[in-house]
Amino acid sequence: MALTHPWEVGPDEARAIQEELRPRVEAVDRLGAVGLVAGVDLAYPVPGLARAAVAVLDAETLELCASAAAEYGVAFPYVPGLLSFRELPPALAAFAMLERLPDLVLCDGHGLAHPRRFGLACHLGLALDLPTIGVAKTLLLGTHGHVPSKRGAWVPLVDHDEVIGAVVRTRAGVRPLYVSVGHRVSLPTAVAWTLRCAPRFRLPETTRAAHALATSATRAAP
DNA sequence: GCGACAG
DNA sequence: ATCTTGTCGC
Repeated sequence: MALTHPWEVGPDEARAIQEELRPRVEAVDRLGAVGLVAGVDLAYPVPGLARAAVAVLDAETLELCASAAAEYGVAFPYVPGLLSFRELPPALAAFAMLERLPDLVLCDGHGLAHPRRFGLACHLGLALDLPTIGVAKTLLLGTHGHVPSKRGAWVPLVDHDEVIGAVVRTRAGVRPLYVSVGHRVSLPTAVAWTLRCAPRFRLPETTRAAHALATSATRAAP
């Protein structure tokens, strides 16, 4: 129930649901061969409306294989720490339109690098029962040392002596990315896939493709 | 009490 | 996220 219908709840209940689902997150590798990697992103064309897009790419070539988009009325405000309750409904609607699910999903936001260790990537991973990785552009929680400016370099993201993620340099001389476990992947694997999906730009191709789809005025592809 | 705070 | 112009750099 709480897994597939995270909406229509208030902030307090939302936090309770996170505490309840948190134990189900698997921070170890439990993924098969990854042939398809997907990216999810949301856009808000007009206040009150959300458009979610999923871009499925060939894990080898990073070419777009399939995509889906869905519009959904915003039913939850943006509250730091409760992002999944706002973005999961639209995202799940988009995933439901895919003919075939991907083998791995890179999310726009954190996974375990969250105050209650249950960010958007964890919630989506549990809801779809798919391996997911949290790839955020800015920090929500934790501290870290300097990240060498060379592409591929990374340092652990720590919160209260606990490693909750990694700060990864996907491109030399550019702000790093905050990577954390979503579900069914280990941190090293999460970092490896993030780098593999971002061979040229700061953001992974999966995220870039999903962002382009969510932003475009076009509806579901024919 | 005063900031900080994914998208 | 979204609203916004020019500007520096590959």
